[in-house]
Amino acid sequence: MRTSPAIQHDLLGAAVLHLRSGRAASRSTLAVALGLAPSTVGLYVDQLIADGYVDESGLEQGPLGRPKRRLATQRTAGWFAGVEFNAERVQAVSVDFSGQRVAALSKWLPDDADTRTVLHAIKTLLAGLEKNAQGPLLAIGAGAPGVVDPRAGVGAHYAFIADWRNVPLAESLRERFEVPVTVENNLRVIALAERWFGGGRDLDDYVVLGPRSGFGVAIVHGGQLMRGVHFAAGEMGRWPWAMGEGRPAGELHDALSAPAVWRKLAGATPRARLPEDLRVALVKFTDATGTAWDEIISDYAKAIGCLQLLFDTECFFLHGPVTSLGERFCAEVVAAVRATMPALAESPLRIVPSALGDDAGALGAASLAMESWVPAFAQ
Amino acid sequence: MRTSPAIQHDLLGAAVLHLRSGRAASRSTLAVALGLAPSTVGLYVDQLIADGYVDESGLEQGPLGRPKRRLATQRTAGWFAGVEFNAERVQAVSVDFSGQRVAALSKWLPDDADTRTVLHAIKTLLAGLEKNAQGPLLAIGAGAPGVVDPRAGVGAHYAFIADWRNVPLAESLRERFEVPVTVENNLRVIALAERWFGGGRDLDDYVVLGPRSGFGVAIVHGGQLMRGVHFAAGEMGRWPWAMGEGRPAGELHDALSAPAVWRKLAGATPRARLPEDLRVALVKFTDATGTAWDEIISDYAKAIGCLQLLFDTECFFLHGPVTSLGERFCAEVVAAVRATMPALAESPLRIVPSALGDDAGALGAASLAMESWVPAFAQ
DNA sequence: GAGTATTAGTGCGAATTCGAAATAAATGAC
DNA sequence: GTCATTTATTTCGAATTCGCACTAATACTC
Repeated sequence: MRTSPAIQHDLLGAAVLHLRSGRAASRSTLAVALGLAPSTVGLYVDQLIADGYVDESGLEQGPLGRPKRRLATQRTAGWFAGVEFNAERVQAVSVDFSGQRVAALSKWLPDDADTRTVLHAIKTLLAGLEKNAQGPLLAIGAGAPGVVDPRAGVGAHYAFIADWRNVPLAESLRERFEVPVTVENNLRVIALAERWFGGGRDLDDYVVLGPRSGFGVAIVHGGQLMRGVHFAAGEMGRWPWAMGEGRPAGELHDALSAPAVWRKLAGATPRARLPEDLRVALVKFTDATGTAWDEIISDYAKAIGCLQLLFDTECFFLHGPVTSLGERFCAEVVAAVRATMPALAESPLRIVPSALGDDAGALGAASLAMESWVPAFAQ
Repeated sequence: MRTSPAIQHDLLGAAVLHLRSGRAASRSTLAVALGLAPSTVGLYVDQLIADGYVDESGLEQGPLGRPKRRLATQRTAGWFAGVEFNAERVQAVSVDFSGQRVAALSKWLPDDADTRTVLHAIKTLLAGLEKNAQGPLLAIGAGAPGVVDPRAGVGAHYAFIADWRNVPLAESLRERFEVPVTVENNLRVIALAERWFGGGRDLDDYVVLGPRSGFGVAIVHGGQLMRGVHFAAGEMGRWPWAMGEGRPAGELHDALSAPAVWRKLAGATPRARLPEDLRVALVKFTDATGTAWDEIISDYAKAIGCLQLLFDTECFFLHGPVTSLGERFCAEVVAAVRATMPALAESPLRIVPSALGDDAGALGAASLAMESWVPAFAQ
């Protein structure tokens, strides 16, 4: 019989994260992952089972020796909400305690959306998810565009939503839903999604490329998001960039953002909803691979090559609308990097189109909620 | 009377680091810095005093309350060696237990130096330092050029020393001197020097700019060196770079390396020892600020602006020969960044010429030794 | 099928670390 | 000078975590 129940709540939270992510699935692997003695982990696991957060679901036989008793997070112990937005729309997902996506909602914003409208839309979607959820809501994560101060839980500023300045997003949602709320930048939240739901599971160093209306990157180094002192890291879109023949100078997002790519591929189309542009572009692309295509490849190659030289990272994940150009696009960019940058000729460069869909941001926000959660004080 | 002496050696090491760096100078501040209970820290400090690593050196009165009992590392408890080299010369310094630089030695290498010669020179210098040192040698740090694998303690490769490939540097020195040896890349070691001896004392995020024969950067993020998956992060010199009017393309180091800068400033001089070039350049520079100067400023501005957009770091430290261009150079670069890059117009950008001298690398290597040290098992 | 090897998990005394109260050493008010 | 106030450090019992021996559960060998 166990002596005393331990009540180190942050360690309980860390244990749950390891189990949920699959990095550990038994007492013994958990002990290694957490760096604790097996006997201590036994105590913690007892506590988690007693509180209904974890379940024993069977045995797992290794090549030799006593099989592991498989541990899994209890699906119904509660759920997490993730919400992500930009000037155009709000998306929200719910994720159960075991980390499975359960439901999703989204809502287009009017063209003149201001801070008030946006906050209202966020709350409406979250309330909608709450209606059909089972178990208690445990935490909320939010991915906001522009500069975000995660420490204060504040959206500092964003140009494309009227009066979006120092918005106390976390506080506002915490008041309404009475659970912990964590806030992070849009694109950085996608990097979390990649870790929890995408190809970044086992990676500690990777870079997310986010060509949308601008061009940003999210950098993960040593398993940690790189935010920058003023929460403004990754603003690569503002790099000076030599444009084509005619115009001598500009900024990188003028050449590499999603609209810029569509414009080049499909001819000059006015700013419109992206999905339509996308279809047009794809038609043209499958037929011809002209100079526009080559120019895009070489621009991306140059940008990614620069990043690789600087970060020497394991993998690049391509996100956003441009992802629809697919594996072929990525492969050609890799080839172009190797061909044009001598220092990277032999580089084991990996660029992959994200396997996450349209709601990567919301999923990432939910990941934020999962990562922040620790079991409440159990009486 | 204290109950039992605690023997958690890595924590003792961490405590010494805090005391040596000045981040903590009493039991109470140490407790905060280490995140331990005051009572626990008391135990550790007793142990460190008993072992002769730490001394009580007086009182420090705050505005109110009982004064702190000032703790300091014992100067004579032993010493650390740092050695750094490139194809041209080897430099070594000794640092006492309190982190004060004691002595330095250096040695020019012959033009045809190979791995054997270099290793021999390193050992000779270290032996020379050993002769005049007081107390036992505790650890050695080494800064090696090119790609270095710190985990294995191996110099992977470097083009400018014959047969420098997979050199087991750490093992070789450990055999000869019988103390722990830590190895790291040249420029990253300079970043450590900046933290221990320079302007990086209180910074967790900064970038070291190292224009020497090439152009590399060392990135510190969250107090941690950024190495990259293949230990090749920071190779910015290989960025594609648009050159002047005539030549359309090249690499960044063709424009920004120290030789390139001198060539532009002083006219085409053949590759020679830098200090001479430097003097020539300085004479020209104080007289005229022509197009060559402007070109250098704008190139540096562009490169640093790109880094700032990506990292959003606190400070850039300029190292190497170019440092001699001084405050004025840095100030002009800052101005140029603000003027030419709209996104950084308001940026609190800081670029400072390193205050460390010529042996920054060796000092950084000694820092590596200091950081790696933990008290040996005390009977 | 008993014995051996191997890995997983538990029990329990020992070691470490904590927390809260006690003590120490200063300042300032009266 | 005495006393309240503030901050630093220590004391000491309590809580946590560890280490190690032990038990458990499997495969393989003979």
